[in-house]
Amino acid sequence: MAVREGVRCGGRSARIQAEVHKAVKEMQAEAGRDDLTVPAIAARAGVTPSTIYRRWGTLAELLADVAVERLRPISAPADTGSTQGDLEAWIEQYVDETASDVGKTVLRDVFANPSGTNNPSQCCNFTRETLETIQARGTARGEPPLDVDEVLDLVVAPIMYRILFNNIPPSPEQCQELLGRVRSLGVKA
Amino acid sequence: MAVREGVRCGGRSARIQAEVHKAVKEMQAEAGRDDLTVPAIAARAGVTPSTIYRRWGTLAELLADVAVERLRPISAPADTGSTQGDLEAWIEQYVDETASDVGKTVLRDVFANPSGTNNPSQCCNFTRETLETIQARGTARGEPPLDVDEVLDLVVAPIMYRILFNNIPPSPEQCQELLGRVRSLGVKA
DNA sequence: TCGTTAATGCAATTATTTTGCGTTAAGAAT
DNA sequence: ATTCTTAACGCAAAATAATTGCATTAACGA
Repeated sequence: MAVREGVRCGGRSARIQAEVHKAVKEMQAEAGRDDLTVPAIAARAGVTPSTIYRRWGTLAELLADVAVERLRPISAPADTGSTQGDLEAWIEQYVDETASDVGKTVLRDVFANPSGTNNPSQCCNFTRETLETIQARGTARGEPPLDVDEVLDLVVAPIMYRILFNNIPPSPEQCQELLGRVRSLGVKA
Repeated sequence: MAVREGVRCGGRSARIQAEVHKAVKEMQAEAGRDDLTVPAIAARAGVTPSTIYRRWGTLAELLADVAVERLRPISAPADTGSTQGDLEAWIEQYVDETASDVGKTVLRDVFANPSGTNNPSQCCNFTRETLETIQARGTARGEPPLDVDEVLDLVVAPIMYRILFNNIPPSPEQCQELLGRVRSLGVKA
């Protein structure tokens, strides 16, 4: 990961990284593609395989790099006017994205990389940052402070567990029930 | 997975499967081994690589097969005389095993296999079965029925989330706190 | 005990990964 | 702007891994 922080990160290097990432995403979008190999990716990206091997080392590391990029939130969570509403809106999109085909592929790629033990923690940090944004908004409004760890334990973790292990995403009603357990939201719900 | 259920599952076939599994476990135990390749495994197991390719198809599938085998509980959870005690004892060992190096390797192998979408659900089933055993014991004792799904949501999911994403296993105190949230255990704790 | 054939071994073929070396171009210095 | 240094790339050869055809072995039913 963090390939962009090398010595030479602009111009051709950046262009190639973008091409390779694009190739990976396109090929993953083509359902039922079972030959996601480095040579195939290189061919689609218009690059020599050795370039990929030299920059990323392994297919697993390349996929993990792309995956973490895709997990990064593109925008701040919607501001609905209340912490409760912000959480509901965010969770709905979070479940949709994570339980989708690309979402599950991305998660798999993050975990599959043997070397990048820190990759999963990155995407956990994305979630935490989002929740902290919602929390900060709430406190600015004068709401009681949201306990981020509580939300992670009571809402995010069960959602992730069901998607990862049961392969069945929770329904909106179930999400609502999970949210109802968060005490720092107040008893009304 | 479920390689043992083929037409010819005894004798030489079983011996080879055992040898290959043993080789994988041994090589994974050797810390810092980064060349866990099919030819290397085959050599250690005294088998031709093509045998492994023919039986398992892919390194990822072989690793997932070994991993699921290792996730299967070897024995029923300890009987401490109370549901609360059973859960505490089981969780302690569950965290230890899952957060260990082999535990994390095993989890990674389960998720890394692109074809076996059902492998994760298998190890979730192991957990569920264990909890149902504890529940059945409790009801036989006349205790109020333990809500297995509640334990999965409130205890197992957060533990797994921390191990997978934070790479930090919960402390015994934190586990105790998680257990305290399970209402079907009764308010005393 | 025999016959059938699934599972394995071996070896040739094909694909992927690694590596040496010349070339290109990014970024620093002038 | 121009030059210099060298990181990053392309190409091709070499090494390694994955696939496949065919012969052999042995599991299991008859």
